[in-house]
Amino acid sequence: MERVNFQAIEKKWQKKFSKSKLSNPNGQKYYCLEMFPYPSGKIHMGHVRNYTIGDVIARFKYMNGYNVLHPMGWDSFGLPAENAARSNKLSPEKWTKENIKVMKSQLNLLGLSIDWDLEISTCDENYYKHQQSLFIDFFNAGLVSKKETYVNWDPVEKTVLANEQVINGKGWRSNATVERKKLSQWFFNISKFSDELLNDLEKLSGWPEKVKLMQKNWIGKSYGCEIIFKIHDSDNKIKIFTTRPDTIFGATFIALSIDHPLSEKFKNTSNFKKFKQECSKAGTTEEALANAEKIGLDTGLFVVHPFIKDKKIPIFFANFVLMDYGNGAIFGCPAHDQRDFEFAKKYKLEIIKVVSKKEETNSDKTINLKEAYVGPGNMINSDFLNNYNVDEAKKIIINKIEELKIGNKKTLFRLKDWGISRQRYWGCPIPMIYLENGDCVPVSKDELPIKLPKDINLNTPGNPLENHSKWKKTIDKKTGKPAIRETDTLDTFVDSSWYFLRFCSPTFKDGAFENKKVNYWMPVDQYIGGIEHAILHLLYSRFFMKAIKSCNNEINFSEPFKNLFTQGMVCHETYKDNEGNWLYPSEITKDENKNFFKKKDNSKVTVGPSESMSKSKKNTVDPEMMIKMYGADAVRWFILSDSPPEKDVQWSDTGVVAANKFLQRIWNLNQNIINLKDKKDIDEKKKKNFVNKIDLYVLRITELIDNFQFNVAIANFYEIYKFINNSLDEPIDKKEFINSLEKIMRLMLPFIPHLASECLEASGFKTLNIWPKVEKNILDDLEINLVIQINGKTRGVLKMGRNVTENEIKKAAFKDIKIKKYLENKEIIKTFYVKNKIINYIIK
RNA sequence: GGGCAAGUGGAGAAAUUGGUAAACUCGCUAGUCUUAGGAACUAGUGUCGCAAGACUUGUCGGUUCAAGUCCGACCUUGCCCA
Repeated sequence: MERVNFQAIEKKWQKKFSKSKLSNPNGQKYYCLEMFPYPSGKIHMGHVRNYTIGDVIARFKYMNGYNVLHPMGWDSFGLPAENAARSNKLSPEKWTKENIKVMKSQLNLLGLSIDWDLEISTCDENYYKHQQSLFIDFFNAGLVSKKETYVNWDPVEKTVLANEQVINGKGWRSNATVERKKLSQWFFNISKFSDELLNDLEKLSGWPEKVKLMQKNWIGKSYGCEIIFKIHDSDNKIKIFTTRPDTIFGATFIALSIDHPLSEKFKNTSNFKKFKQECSKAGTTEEALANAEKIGLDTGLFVVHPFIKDKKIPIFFANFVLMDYGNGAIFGCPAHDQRDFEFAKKYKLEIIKVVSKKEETNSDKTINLKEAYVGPGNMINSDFLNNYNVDEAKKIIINKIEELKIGNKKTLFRLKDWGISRQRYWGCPIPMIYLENGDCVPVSKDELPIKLPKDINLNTPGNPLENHSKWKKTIDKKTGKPAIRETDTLDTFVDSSWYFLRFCSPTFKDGAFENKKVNYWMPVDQYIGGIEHAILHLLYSRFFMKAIKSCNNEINFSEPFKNLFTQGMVCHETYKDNEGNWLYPSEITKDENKNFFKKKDNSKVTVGPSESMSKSKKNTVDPEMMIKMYGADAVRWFILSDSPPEKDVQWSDTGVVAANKFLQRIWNLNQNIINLKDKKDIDEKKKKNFVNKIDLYVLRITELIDNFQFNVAIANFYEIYKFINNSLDEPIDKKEFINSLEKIMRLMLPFIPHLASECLEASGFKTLNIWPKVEKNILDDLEINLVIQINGKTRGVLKMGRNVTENEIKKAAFKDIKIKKYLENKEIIKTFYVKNKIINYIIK
């Protein structure tokens, strides 16, 4: 049998794919979108998986008559370009553009059905021009503000670091100790939409529950109230926030953030300085604080308890209270909050139990607590709250607090405003200018885009735009007076928060998008990407949609992604040589005893666990290499075949070899059928059974693709292959084999577009992109396997027609030698019959 | 600490959603063909057992004619949040 030249077939069909679009003008619209890549250099297996899944869906929908939009672009601003520019002496722009060129050609090797006419790149001024315009719209709508905030400041690089660039409290490049510095930064007021972002999650029935839950937790709505405490012997007051006002009678201390305004009084004392330093040691992230030991500093001051006469409560600074949650102040109720409990133990503070478990006896109530009790129960030791349950007590106390005007009911969100300022070069310039009078205003829209300068020096510390000699100096168009440009650029998450809109009209000049086009194509019918974007990217995009809608009343939808699919990662074993260096899979060989060796010097290699492919561990496999060796169809086939797409998949070389072999067999089958001789004695019954079985597979695979069960679909293709191959000698006419082959190749086309197209063409089919149609009532003709159980144990399987009666089954059962022996001379007490599935006889 | 997933052969997995557990692929074993095999094909492959058969989906219990699937408790792993 001739061997298939996959490379030649793929080249031929890729040429055709590049000219065709998935457009069915009369069909229902279907917007299929995969998360666009950052152009880091070469595509990796994660991309292959992501874009193959998307391609299967896009082609599948197209073949089913949908009018499909399937675009691709580049998330091309970002820090790696600046880093590469430094080490390679290549401008970020040039580096990025070259990477895009390489990656685009690699994506084309996969045979994707992408409409490249829609290609966009976020670093393109024709893209970021509109982003600046959106920024100005948001600014004018009051959705942008400038606020002082703490940032990670690298004193050597003179730049702000992202959280992930701070490693063990040090700058990732400079290794200098990172400082907390207060800087004025731009923010999108995403928190204005907190409620909407939370409530609209309910509309997203096509999203994984997991992702919705993560967003819900991230938004973190909590109900509680603010309470104002008067400081003893002073006119000053402290406003705290709590979600447990019911436990107010158990309050035994007040804890303040070190950044609380009250710290002003103490900031020059040595105690406070020492304490502050100690706090910063542990880090500033919420997680670090949670794991760190709870420490505090007694201020010597007291507040007056609002409900207990003459009761004074000490005030502490504490490391576990954050300034940006609530008001940077809480009251501590050690008996009913674990953190407060640990704190109270450490500083020997009073612990008063105010909630009692329902089943507790009176004596239980006085026993010393070993840990905080946070569950439900009834109030004790709480004056007018006594005997109410926690929920009732909350309502009563909040009313009381409001009545006494010492506080308010309050809903708090964990979600904070989105800091979008970055002191970097390779990002979208923020279109704001500072006037001589101190005002900060947007540039006029006709000046857009505010372009990045090309002559920059990336090798001096600090923000390259700030350091640029001329760029920031400009003239305010309205007054004609000199002004200074904002030198911050936008967080690259902004770039990816609206690109899906731009794809609907990528060359539109008069705005970010054409309303009509966007209203037609949006929302995205299927969005596909990694789970790592479950929170930020998806939340920001949802915010953008709501913000845009609030500035543009012609938009008729408010959620960008109707259905979301999050695919798992691609994993591979890790390898280390005997010096502990990571090795690429391509650097090692295996002997017949499964020992691994370094190719270079035959030294032994240690095999580590399979982990998500990453450059740092070198457990990567180059997709382009794999495509060259086994063909794009085999790579696509394998990456979908081994695991459900939402779970991690292990890359395996033997797996892709198997895929390659199978595709070769598919080709052989195709040739064998074409060369089949006409048969004379046709068995109509066998023929019908054959056709029905193929049709059943058509139904099954259609459903599997709809449910994203690609791995199961592929297992079915292996079965089909076996079934057809074993039927070739049966008395069934050639025509039926050709028909079945046509159906199967069409089913396979979304997975292996090159080979399936080639096979279809070789069998004489001109129109390729039509999904096979099957009458659903074929099921009625199909024989079924009826399971016979006796006392719940399976004793046999009978092949029977559909919808047989209990009596018919019984007759058949008594004829079956294996089953008969269990039933003979026994009394059947009861029968459970599930039509077309199973019958269970209970015997005595 | 809280929340959410998941746990099935040597490996990846499947199970029509409560109805034959282990489809399909890898690996392994044996065989055929071949100068050769990282080729092709055939057969076998959960455990115990010669067999009949019995047992088997992290552990223990429960519901049911029937449980991988539902309920309860526990153990382990992963993710998110603290």
